Amino acid sequence: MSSCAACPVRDLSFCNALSDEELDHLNRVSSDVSLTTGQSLFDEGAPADHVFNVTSGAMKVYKLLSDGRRQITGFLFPGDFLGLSTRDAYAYSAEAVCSTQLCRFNRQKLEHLLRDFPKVERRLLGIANDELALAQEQMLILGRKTAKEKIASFLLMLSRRAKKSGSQSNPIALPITRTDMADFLGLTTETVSRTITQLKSSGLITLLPGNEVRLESLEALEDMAEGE
Amino acid sequence: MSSCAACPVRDLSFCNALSDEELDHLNRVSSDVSLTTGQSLFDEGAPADHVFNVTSGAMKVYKLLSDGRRQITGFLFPGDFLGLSTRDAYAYSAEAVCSTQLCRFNRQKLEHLLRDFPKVERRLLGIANDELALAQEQMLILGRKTAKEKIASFLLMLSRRAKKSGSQSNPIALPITRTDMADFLGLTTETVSRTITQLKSSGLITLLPGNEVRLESLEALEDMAEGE
DNA sequence: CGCTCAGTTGATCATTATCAACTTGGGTGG
DNA sequence: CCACCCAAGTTGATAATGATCAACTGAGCG
Repeated sequence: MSSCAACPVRDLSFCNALSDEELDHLNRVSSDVSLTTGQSLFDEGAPADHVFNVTSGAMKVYKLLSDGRRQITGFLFPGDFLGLSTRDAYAYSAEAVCSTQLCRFNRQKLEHLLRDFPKVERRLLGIANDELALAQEQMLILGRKTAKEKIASFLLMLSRRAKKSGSQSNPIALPITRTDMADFLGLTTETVSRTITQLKSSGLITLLPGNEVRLESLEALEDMAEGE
Repeated sequence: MSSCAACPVRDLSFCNALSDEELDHLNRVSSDVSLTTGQSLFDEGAPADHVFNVTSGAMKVYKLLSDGRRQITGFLFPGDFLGLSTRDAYAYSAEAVCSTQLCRFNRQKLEHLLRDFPKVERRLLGIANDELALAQEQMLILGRKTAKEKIASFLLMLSRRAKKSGSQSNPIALPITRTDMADFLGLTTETVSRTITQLKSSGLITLLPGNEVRLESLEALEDMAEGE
């Protein structure tokens, strides 16, 4: 039986708006979910019965066109909330990037609980606003940046994110395939691969064993990401 | 002196969560703003002292790269809220697309008021979620659709939006320049112009005097927008 | 009346996609 | 334990979509 009070991401997540006692109420409507790499959590259009919180691992959320073209709209890491922007049906599909644990809430029950805890609602509004800001940044990347700028922006984003959640932010973990990076950045796997090779040869990054990347010059990468 | 109770967009906006009496409190912290075409409301990075609600006209919000490349992240129409996704500083610039009226709220005061009106907070959360869903749709458009699909999606979006706010949804008003469309869709003005010409010659749309566009077949446009 | 800006159209270019072959590495079964 | 297998990644050659550069049109406005 899981305990919210002992949750490893409690400090990162929306639940940190609650006291220990209040957390008990939340605990009663939550359960755990475990996913293996590539396993689907839900599909776009399915009835949105639950919302989730990532506790370990990583998720990707994406939208598909009928011919198979895919746009990954976000990656979610420990502490991230999954299920905002959802009314009756999920607006996107969600899938595990690697072995991932989530905690699951019944949507109805959680919404009912929210009425007693306006603090949590305020926190969710803040989270939604942060996600909106991220989405706008991503639109700038997708609509106006070159392949090089996109990759640089992406690596920096991962680094900042890692720092925010207390992981090491310089040699960063890159559990994401070229295909997923491509579908996130509006490129093809080949272009991603070539661009990373370029960054490597120009000395801006180094690929380390175990899917890690060392950013050799944050400053140079930031300039590149902003097109300077 | 403006009156929230007589506001033309009251039904469309976040304020509709309030009773007449509660609306008085809101009234006291609001004032009116009038902008002419092209006039700037605020710039990215400026201290975010106010939030706004569009009452008539249309706004665009955008982000810039240092070399002048621009990504418009959204157009705002009567009833739309402006200032979500903002913490201390505005995350984007905002400018009037045509002659536009807004009502303005002091951020601090509004946030203070929110504590007394959790209904409004819930409403804002809903609005933020809707915006997130729109943003995700836009990412799909920017990252994975062709020029033709982008233009078709955009015209349909305008039509749906007009319907939602009670305007006529078929010959749609298009107060937006080719340049702005291009910066919204990640294209150039030339490509927008050529693509619209193509849609026109294939009989899917007709340009009418007064910047109106008639969508000749919603179904065909929808198929095109989804890449079918 | 002419000026300016938005829009259109044409010619050419370049970035990135596409198609294809090959390499690498991790996991599994013989 | 080794060898094989498959998926992910890399690299190369060519193609295509949309960008760029340029000239021209037309409408609104001083």
